[in-house]
Amino acid sequence: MKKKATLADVAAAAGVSKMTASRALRGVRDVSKANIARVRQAAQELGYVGNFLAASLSSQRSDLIGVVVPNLANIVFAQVLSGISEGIAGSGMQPVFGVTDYDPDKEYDIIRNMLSWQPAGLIVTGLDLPEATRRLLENAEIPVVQIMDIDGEPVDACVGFSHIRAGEEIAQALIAAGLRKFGYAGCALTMDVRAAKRRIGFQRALIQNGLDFVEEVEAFELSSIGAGRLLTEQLLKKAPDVDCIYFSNDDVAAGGLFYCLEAGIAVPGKVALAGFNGLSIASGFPGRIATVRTPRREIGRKAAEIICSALDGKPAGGEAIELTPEVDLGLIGARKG
Amino acid sequence: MKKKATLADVAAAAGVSKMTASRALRGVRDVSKANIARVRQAAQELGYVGNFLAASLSSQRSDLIGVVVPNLANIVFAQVLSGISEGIAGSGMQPVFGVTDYDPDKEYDIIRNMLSWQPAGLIVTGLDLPEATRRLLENAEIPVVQIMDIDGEPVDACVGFSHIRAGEEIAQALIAAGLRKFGYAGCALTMDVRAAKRRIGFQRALIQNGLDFVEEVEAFELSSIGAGRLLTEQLLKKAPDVDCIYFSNDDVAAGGLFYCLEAGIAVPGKVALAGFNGLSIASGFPGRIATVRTPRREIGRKAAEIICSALDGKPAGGEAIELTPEVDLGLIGARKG
DNA sequence: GTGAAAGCGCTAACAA
DNA sequence: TTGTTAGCGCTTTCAC
Repeated sequence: MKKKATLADVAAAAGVSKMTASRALRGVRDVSKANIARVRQAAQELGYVGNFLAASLSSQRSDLIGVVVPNLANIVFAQVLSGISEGIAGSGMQPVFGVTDYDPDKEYDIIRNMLSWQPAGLIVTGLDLPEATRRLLENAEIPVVQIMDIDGEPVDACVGFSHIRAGEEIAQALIAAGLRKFGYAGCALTMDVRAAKRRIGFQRALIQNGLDFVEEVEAFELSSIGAGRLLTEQLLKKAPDVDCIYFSNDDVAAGGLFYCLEAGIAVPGKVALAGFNGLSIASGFPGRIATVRTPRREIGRKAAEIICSALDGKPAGGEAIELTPEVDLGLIGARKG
Repeated sequence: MKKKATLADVAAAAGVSKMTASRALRGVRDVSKANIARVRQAAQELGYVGNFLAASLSSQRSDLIGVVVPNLANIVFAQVLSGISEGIAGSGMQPVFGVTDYDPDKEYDIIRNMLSWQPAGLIVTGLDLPEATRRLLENAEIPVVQIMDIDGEPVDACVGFSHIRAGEEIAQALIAAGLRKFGYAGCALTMDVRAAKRRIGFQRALIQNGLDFVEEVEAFELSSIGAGRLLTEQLLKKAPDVDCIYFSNDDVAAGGLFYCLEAGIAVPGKVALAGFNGLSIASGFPGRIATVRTPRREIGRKAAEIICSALDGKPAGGEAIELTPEVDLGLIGARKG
């Protein structure tokens, strides 16, 4: 096995033209059964693999779908990716991932890079893109789906939910449950625009009810359980009388729960904890953390479907799909009862 | 902005030939400052993005590195990916991920698909590949690094550690700490070959010490905290007198810990728990779970580096890099003390 | 049902 | 330093 076999080699071995070989391999109709068999056989024997570079260049389209996410350490995005896998299943598309680490410059580079592979479509996390990045997408002339958020103007289509409203809704539910002294603990709010939106929505609901955060603490690192532990310790030191802590997400909230459990602070008896995302980590302690459950898989699936159907000629344009997350107070409902 | 601008358009706009434009854009030396500026300017104005398909086809090489992992829900692989990102930083390579869901057929398809993009190299999880997949890699004529495992024969290079030994070592440490009645709780052992290897190593050490598992339980779903909870409950019902449970990994062990905490079972006082991977989720309860800490980031980084240096002419062939994981008994050491 | 010619957009190699 | 000539391996188009 010296030089890699090309289509020409396969064709020669099968005794047909390149075109017939190409058609046979791609399963295009109008090829005789006999030739299909012959070509398949030859390809098999030569260990022919094909060259998508050449195929895509020639046909002016690729089967790649570019997916840009901020972070993979957060399982949420891993789940979105799962959803995308589901959504493109059977379509013959192949996802290509890029991770931005919440860095706008990196994001720009990654998107640019992806575009140069001529993907069939792009799925990008978030609505708040820098001007240059946005222009890049606008000029790309391929379906672009922005996911996770709908509080803003999408370039093309978007699938997600309102983070502002998610914050408001859980705040209202917590207030209705009788909680009054709220603390906030968050990670990397300048980077994580959506977490910041939730905080704003939450605070807005507080203010509407004549309340506000009693105390806020923030870490500048990315979300983690460890950070949640520390933030909670800090917050409770500064404001021991809070009866509820709102965290930027469930990872951080889980850290808070772990801290409280070990410090012997009853949750939600003494202090209620609320996060965002309905993660499995929180499900390790069913009901202990109030959360907003988000349809991550479904977002991925829908986004993939939009792209696939846009490729089937349907004009994806402007579609904005709002999915509704679900507030789950867990044990807090029973707390005052 | 109608048709996407090509190199020819940029060249025309800058008043130079395609080649000069190409060189200027790629930063190849031997282009006059004036022309570089002119070309850059023209590219900018036209919103030129380039076409890697054409570039790679023409130059017969791409900057893609294919990465095949079984699963993204498990943070371990997300961390490996981080390491890979680190390892290729500055090399201009771009990773492309594929997720197999532990399905060998899917794995074959993904690898085949990746090869047809003519990647510069491939990073594949695991050593135990089906014959056909193995042949595919052998014939690919690009550097292939298999990661996470070294108990077996790599196609080309490999970076990882011995799972059998990891199982043995933690078993020995636990025995030395005075534990005697071992239970086993695992998920998806037929799919997760490496977890199965750890179990074998663990059991081997038990037998060498005249012991064996008192009881074993298995779930056929993928690892999760929820599964760990259930398995632990089952196991402790069947064999209430075990003094140590070995789990297939830290996710499952964390579920076990959560179960015990809520059931009021002292950990590690009444029952010791041991897992694998040193995950941050376990770090929510420092020391509660004995674990084997593995250098996941480093595996990713090393793998990426091997590929990069192989591309610089160094023959990667046959390299097998063994990294050593580290047994951490956590609080168990103090338990009997 | 099959094949020949003409590129896709770019770069390697050589010439000027 | 710059430009010209040939492809890279495949698919599209159109003729047979």
